[in-house]
Amino acid sequence: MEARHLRYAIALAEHGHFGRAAASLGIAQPPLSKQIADLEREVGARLFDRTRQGVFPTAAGEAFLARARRALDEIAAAAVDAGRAARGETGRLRLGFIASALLDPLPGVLSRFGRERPGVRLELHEMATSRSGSALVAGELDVAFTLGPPRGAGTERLVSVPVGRDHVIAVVHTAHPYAGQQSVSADQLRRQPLIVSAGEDEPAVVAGLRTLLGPDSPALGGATVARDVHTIIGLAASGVGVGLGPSRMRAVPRPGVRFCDVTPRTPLPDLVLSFAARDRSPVLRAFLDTVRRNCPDVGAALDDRLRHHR
Amino acid sequence: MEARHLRYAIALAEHGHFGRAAASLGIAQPPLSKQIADLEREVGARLFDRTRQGVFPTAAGEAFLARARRALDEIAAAAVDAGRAARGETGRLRLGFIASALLDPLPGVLSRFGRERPGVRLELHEMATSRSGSALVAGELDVAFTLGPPRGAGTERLVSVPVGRDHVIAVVHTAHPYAGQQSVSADQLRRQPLIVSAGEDEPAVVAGLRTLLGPDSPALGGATVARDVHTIIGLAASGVGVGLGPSRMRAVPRPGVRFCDVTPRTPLPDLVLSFAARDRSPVLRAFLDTVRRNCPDVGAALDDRLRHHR
DNA sequence: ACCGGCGATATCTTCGAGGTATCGCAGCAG
DNA sequence: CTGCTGCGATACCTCGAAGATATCGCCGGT
Repeated sequence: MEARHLRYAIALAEHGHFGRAAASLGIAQPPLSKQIADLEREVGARLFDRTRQGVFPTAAGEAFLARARRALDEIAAAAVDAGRAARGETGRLRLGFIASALLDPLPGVLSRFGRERPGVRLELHEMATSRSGSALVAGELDVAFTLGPPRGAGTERLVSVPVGRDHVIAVVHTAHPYAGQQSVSADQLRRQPLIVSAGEDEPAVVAGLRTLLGPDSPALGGATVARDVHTIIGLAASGVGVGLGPSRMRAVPRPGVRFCDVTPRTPLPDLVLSFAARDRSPVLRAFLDTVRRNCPDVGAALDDRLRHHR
Repeated sequence: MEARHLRYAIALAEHGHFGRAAASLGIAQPPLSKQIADLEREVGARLFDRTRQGVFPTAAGEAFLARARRALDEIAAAAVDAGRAARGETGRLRLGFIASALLDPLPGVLSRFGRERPGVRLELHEMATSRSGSALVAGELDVAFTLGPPRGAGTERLVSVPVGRDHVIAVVHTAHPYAGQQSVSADQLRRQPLIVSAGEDEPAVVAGLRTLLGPDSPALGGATVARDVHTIIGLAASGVGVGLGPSRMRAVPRPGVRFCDVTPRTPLPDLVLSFAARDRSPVLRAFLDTVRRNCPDVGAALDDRLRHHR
């Protein structure tokens, strides 16, 4: 049985007349008669009563037509849904990210993307860079914000684009002596109790601080360790010491604290956007586009990587 | 787009391999490639990713396949439903009947039919014979139990079969002097307060009583009038008088009353089963069959009428 | 009894589904 | 680096069935 048979049966039921139904279908009357006859033979039941007053569905015909209409609706919807999915209007985007990405690029990117693609279901997974990398390779994620490009098996199939430069900054209580300063020096930091991150950013931030304060600095060894940047800022606000973290901390202004540059400027690994190079999914493309428009300096780099990977 | 395209896409998604999917469909690989390509062109979206590891649906493909599966399910269900309806296993039967039919043939017929055809929805409409007749002609009913064959415009297109003979009987309170009698005479009736029907059976019953008691009998003129037979029996049970009604009253035995024949035996119009002569609906056929098996003496008459009307 | 409208049937045409042969391409072993 | 291999795409042909044209048979109305 083909969709044609359903369309013909429905047209015949609507017109109640073989000739007019055939005309509405753009075919001649005899082929319609034959198709209906074939259909009735295949179903094994008479579907229409041919009377002088017109052609009317039998009880079996009514039952058949109800299902046929739904079938054709499903077929039409299949094409529409596929088109929407292909245009990236519907679908799913599984996004991995390190906690600190929640500070700066994510709020803007996600609200914008949610507004532009209301039909896309977002799945957000906070995870470490290495897990994002393997999840991308395994096809369990579509994109990820990571700290530096992910390393490990299969990551050569990923495209990674720096989204923003990052460096160490300090956060202090408003009443702290450094609060008025534009920047804080390494010497000043060595004389203070410090608060550093033990979260995802830890290895990178700690490595940066090590170069800043000198290896085996006692100030670093005795530092308070916090799980994430919000805790660092909270502890600094309560006067426990000087918080040190990524410059993206500035994105969460909070009464009671001041942010200061640290001299010498100590770079941290870039925040990076990663995705599978082969992934041509329109939802991903739309997301990349949103990121591009939200993070001005990303555009060129992204285009370059995309061109490079065919 | 044809059902074929849906079947092919689903097979391809299941096998993840053009060659094997084609084999499972009983066709060669190139036609499958072409059909899928045609489908993708018509939908306007790539539905499958061809990789070295296999063929996988894209996001658009997943959306399409979900609908396609439902569409094919509907098509299969259409054939099944039509078959069921054609065999009379499902459907609807609109049955008109006069109130007194509820006494005798209906309880047995309906319970048997409901057991044999659980999928058929019964619509029961109590109505006068004349309304049943016009409703049958207008196609608003499928069958009806009427008092005598329906008369009026279009009723020549109906088939009417007598289902049972009927005559006047009397119903009296257990303590009534007539209660012990086998039968009651017209003379005896003229000396008693009577209870007669004003419902559907009225003209026929009243006409019967008129011939029984004589025209303009004061006993008839002064009779208590009840809307239906249950009321007649109830009033007789409470000693108001002697109830007169169709012999089918016997089918509702009730403590406190006795039924007596009336002499001379006074016939009433037959209870008749009517339906449209052209109606070939399997549900109707099944119903007629049930009636035939429930009312032994109907069989021959029914077969005769059916033969007569082609 | 004749006529007209409608669905079914008969016969032919044509388009496209499906078959066969072959190509192009990417991964892989040597 | 280079054949080798497996797979999907392409090219071309075949044939069956959808559709067109012509005609028939049937019933209902004048």
